[in-house]
Amino acid sequence: MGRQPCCDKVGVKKGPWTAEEDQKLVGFLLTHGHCCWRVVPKLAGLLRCGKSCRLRWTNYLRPDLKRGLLSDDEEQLVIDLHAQLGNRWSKIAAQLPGRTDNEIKNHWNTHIRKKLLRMGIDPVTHLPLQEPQPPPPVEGQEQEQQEPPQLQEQQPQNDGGEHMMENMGDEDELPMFQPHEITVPPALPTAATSNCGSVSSASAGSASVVSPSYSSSASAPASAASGVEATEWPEPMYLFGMDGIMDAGWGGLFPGNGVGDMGVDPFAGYPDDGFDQDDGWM
DNA sequence: AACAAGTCCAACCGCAACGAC
DNA sequence: AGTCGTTGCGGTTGGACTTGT
Repeated sequence: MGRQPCCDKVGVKKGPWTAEEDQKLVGFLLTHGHCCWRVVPKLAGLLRCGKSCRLRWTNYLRPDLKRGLLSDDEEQLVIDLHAQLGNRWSKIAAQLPGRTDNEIKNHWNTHIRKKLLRMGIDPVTHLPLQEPQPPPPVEGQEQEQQEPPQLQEQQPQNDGGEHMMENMGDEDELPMFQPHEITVPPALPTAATSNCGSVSSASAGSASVVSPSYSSSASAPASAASGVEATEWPEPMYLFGMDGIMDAGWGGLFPGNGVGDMGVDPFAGYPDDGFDQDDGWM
């Protein structure tokens, strides 16, 4: 059965998003939410495929995103989580409020990976690179590294490695974040942030999926939480002027606030009490 | 100042998973 | 039970930007 392409290839714009497109998308999502991503671009007047819209929103436009480099604590947490979860970026992102899987993945590939290599640690196995690299694996015999080994017994050889793994033993002590624990920056529109500022979308869907028995290093919570406290609107919001959105009736988007009667809470799906990943924000 | 090399990250692609029918 | 449609996820890429020569 041929899969239907996510979008018609003709007449669909690709490449970097413009401020105008961002504005359209945010404006639409804020006023209507989305019934399904496939129709979002049509209704929003965008020549994009739904998938592209979802990605843009998830990775860049969501109001609850933190921007900027990962803090040391966050980085450490990513390393710890990667040791446990492997390349399950969405699961890892679920532990870092305000961070997206894409962002973490990028940071891993550009920073952490190299850092670990420099420290003599295999970024895949998180084990020390003791010997010279083995000859290239024979085809089809690539090491089955689907599940990274548990690291309880790891003994990194150098200081860096030691630092890298220093928190591994404390995992059980990490409290999981609950949406209600995350504070909202006072400067932001309360309604908006109370819905969408609570958990990242990546986290949104996956947070509840992550094994409850799993919790990550002890070093992370404070910083992660504080990071969320510092959550700011992504730049594009400013670029096209949040005032405009506000003026256009931001406050009215959230009936619960009693400020308006749009009838739809664009962030109703944001998981403050269980977001269904598959249904999205229907 | 100009060019090359390296780095970074937003965005795309394709597959898998899941729910609805 | 099987098919179809939608979304989520992870890998990869392209181009803008930065740094070095």
